[in-house]
Amino acid sequence: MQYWLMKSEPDEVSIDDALAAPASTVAWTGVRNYQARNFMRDRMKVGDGVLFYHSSCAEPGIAGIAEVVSGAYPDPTQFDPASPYYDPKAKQEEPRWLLVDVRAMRKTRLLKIAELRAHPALSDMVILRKGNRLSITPVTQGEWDAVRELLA
DNA sequence: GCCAACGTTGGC
DNA sequence: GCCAACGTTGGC
Repeated sequence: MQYWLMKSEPDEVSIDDALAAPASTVAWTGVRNYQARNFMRDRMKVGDGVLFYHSSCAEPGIAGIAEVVSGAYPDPTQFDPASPYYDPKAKQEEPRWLLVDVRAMRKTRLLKIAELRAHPALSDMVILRKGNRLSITPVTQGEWDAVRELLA
């Protein structure tokens, strides 16, 4: 069992959107970074806990709790010329980009960055490190517990 | 809109 | 395989 923080732009898929989706489940399309892809491919397991994070918006922060509900499989948007995530170099026989299905479990109060920074147990969170841009990052058991406590 | 930080690209 | 140039991310 492992924990993750996954960034989503709420303009595209917010925690509300995910909760409103069939089975509260969304395919995590659009990851175009090899490190993030490799996390999904190599380390994510069904049942892993996910902090659903809103990024690139007016109020960035943790907005909900979710879980991984599938293994990694090819992201169909890489083959779709009409998609903003289209990758002309990706081949059907040899997909470059993968995704997992994520099930939203609940919306939480918004845990803003400033609040995360203020918490000693979260000072090493990858998301808070300077220059961090990774859209999927591992979360330690201690960080997960601290976040759950803040939300309790 | 700014800009620091980082990843990717491509010429050599 | 180096590395400068470029594009993107994402908080502010």
